[in-house]
Amino acid sequence: MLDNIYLSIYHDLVNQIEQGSLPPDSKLPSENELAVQYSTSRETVRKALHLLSQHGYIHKIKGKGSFVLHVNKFNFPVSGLVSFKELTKRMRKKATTKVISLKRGRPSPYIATQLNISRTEEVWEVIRVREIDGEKIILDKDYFRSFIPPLTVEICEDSIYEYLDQTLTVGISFAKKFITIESITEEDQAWLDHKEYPMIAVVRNYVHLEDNTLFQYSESRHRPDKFRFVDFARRA
Amino acid sequence: MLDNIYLSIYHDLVNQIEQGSLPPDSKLPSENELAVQYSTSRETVRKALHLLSQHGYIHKIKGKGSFVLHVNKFNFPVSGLVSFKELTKRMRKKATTKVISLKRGRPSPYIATQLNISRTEEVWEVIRVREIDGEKIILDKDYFRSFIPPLTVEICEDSIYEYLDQTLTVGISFAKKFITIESITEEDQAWLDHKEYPMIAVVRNYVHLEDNTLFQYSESRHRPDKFRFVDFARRA
DNA sequence: AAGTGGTCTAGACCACCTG
DNA sequence: AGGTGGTCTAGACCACTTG
Repeated sequence: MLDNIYLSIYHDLVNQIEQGSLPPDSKLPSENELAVQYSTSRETVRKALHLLSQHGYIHKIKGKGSFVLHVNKFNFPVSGLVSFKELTKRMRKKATTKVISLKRGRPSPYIATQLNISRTEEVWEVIRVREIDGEKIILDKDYFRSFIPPLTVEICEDSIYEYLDQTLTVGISFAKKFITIESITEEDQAWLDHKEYPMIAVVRNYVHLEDNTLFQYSESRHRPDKFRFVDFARRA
Repeated sequence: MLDNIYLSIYHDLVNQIEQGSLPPDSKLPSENELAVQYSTSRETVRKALHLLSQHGYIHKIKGKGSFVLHVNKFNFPVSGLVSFKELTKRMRKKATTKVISLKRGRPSPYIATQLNISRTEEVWEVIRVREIDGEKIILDKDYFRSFIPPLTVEICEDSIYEYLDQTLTVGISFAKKFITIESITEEDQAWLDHKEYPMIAVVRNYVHLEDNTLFQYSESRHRPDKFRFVDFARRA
């Protein structure tokens, strides 16, 4: 919506690919043609195509053209900051989120360390259980620094990210995720339908704002049989 | 080494960051200054900085400048096509690779499906065990389409990717990784020091060449306590 | 030879941050 | 006001593919 030409071209082409008017293996118009179509310069078109390429939508071949990839066979997001809500929407599953606890207060030493703040600075703590097809699959523990706008149970049941995107003045910039596999804890056992699996997949996520401050730490604890992580990586 | 200006600027800055002459939180010269330093245009400098940003080395703030991130705290690659050899070199561990079997022949139905080829087309099969600090931790099963240059045990003990990078005329373009957690198989038990862990982390990797053909399928099976996957993701 | 994407230039205007 | 990064333009030359 911004007056950003290359982003609007990008979104337009993404739509065409997802709607099917640009099917897999089909060839996009050449960069020069697109520049004329969108009344812009070729470099600007190239910026849009670069984004499509980075996100796994197209593939460019020198001398030949740009071609649509058939990636979304698994209907899954390319690795990135994708919220649970977006994710389940794509997978067309019945998914619900139950808020176990929501409070603001002093962090534990562990959380203070993870967020790299002093123990006297208050944090928001949100603990949620994600249910998919009637089974409690994911235990989400989120910790936010207290300068974010106040959270409510309704927001946490919906999408915290949507809320923050709309209310935060400074945007989200980048995140680091660490995936490990650990022994199940009593807390996991208490909240999840763990089916005797002794281990759990843990995704630790450190989210930074545009000014580089770390503002969120989260642990997403997944029952191993339902865990799935996808990574799309381009070379160089 | 190519006559590629922005790549050489990128590599130069990566070196400065990794050597420490550009420490974390320090500010890079402005884009205009870099353009003068490298005797090139600002857009070319920006291309290099964009790469640094994508790979988690720097962080740009409008109106202020570009700053070095302190990411490599965990000394781990940003998600991508990183080989075992590069990986262990960074972690400074004693790591060895043992080739269990190396052969060329008809694929199993499963492998033919994964590689999306007919069962009559031969494939290379490489099965390897990765040992770290004396423990057999990872079972790697690699399948290559037969048009690649011939493999030897020596190559497989070193780095298949380095070999392919040097010998393949058409380069590697992109890869999709799928991470799941599964029950341990008899094959895993036979080759790994599995320590009674009943589950195993499986990374399935589909690697494509620049002409978009899928040329490799691999399964990397990790003992859960040693498994670690890192993902760096930028927003938008 | 013509078309394609890959790289590069030398400008330009803007929004943002700092003095 | 001056510096910064973000976007955009209208050219240019190159390497690659195809007819």
